[in-house]
Amino acid sequence: MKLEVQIKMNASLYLRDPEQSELGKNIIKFSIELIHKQGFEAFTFKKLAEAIGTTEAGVYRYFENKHKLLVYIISWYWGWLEFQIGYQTKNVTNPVSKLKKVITILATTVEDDIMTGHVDESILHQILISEGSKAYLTKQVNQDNKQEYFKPYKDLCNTVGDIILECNAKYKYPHSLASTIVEVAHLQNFFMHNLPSLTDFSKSKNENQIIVFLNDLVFSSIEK
Amino acid sequence: MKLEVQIKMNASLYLRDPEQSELGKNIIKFSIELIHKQGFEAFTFKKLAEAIGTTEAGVYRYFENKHKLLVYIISWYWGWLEFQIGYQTKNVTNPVSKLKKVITILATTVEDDIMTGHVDESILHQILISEGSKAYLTKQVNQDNKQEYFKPYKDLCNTVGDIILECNAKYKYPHSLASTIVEVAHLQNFFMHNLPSLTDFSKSKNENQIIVFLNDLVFSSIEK
DNA sequence: TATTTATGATAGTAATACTATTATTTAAAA
DNA sequence: TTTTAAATAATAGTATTACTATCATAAATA
Repeated sequence: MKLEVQIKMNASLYLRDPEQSELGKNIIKFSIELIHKQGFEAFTFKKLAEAIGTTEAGVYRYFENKHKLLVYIISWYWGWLEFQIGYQTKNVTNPVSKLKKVITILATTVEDDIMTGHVDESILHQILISEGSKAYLTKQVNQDNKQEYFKPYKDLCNTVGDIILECNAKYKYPHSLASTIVEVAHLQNFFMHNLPSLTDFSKSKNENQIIVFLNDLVFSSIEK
Repeated sequence: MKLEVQIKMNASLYLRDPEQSELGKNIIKFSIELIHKQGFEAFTFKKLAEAIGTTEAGVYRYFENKHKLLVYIISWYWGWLEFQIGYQTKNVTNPVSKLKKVITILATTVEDDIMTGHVDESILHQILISEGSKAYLTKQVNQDNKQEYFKPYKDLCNTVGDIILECNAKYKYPHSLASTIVEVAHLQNFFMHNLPSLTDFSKSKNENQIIVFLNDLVFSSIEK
């Protein structure tokens, strides 16, 4: 028996559960590929259908529109990251080490996880960096939020916030610092590769520098 | 004579300079209104033309596409912010006070500046929060960057970076910290209003709290 | 007054974002 | 094993978007 990590998804994101069929899994697999290659704006259900070898209508049976598909994919990754954090910090008792580990996970391009067959996590990480904020930077953010579309993201930030409080129970902004860590990890990565003068890592383009920067930023604040 | 602040814009953003005609000024004015009301995704040149009382073709004579128009609007605001920072910190000699002032400017909804006739800065601030990152989170970011579309943004970050170094010449990440301040100021504002559990300001929804958070974050790091 | 230039009005095209219909295949239930 | 239901493929069609092109007219300039 092959071990599989199953991320439980919000059922109102899809019309038919993509995990339950070959076509569904292909929709996820190829949309990740296409969004990564062409960017979310240029991504269409028609192109996706062609890539899979099905028809547009076929895709529409699974997802109402490309926005929900994006939210699905991104939610999946937040869920997977949450699992990674839980798994990789399981035996870490020192909260400072734990938080450092979390920052490393958030800021590092992961290797493809063999436990999730049809998904390439390293590409998902790239998508999160470039397209992640488009999931919530919309006019429907409040409706989407009511439908719990951002729960995996909020859960993850909450987990990070709790670890921050473990480091310093008196720190006043655990939630804001948590969301800042997550977002800045991605933003600095994007800037490093695309608008390098907005970072101090333009020469090396090394992700580890983002980790060092974030560690400095975070622990200066909470250990003050 | 009425005093007017003129922000010099990158000419390759437009086909015809919108500052030079009534129609052009209306394109800017109404696109700000429409993007704010409907969001960038739902914003079209047809709707814009209808709002102005001109035709689609009329708008296309000024801007190639809505992406360039968005970049134009956002660049204008970065330019205006840079001017504000220069103006409001002119006589501030203490770099710490200067940086605090800058953080306040970045994190606060400005009042409509009477010096810029057809532009409402408080709405622009909202657009920056919700749509700002869409200007660079695209597949064409490298081309756009080569055309200097992001120069006003980079200049502003540079200014902030310089002030950081004035505070502490030995601080290692002035560029990254500068872009972090700018982005986090907007992100925390968006979260506070739309995904409040990602912040610690959900009760008050008061922008001043973002300032306090950022001051704490920034000065812990650079005064360490 | 002649001429350039900006605008308005209208038309048209390819692509996008869907919905609907019917036939066919596949899988589950009887 | 047959019946039946469910999923998919194939095709068509619509409204909207993102443009381009053409021509007439009004306003500004030479």
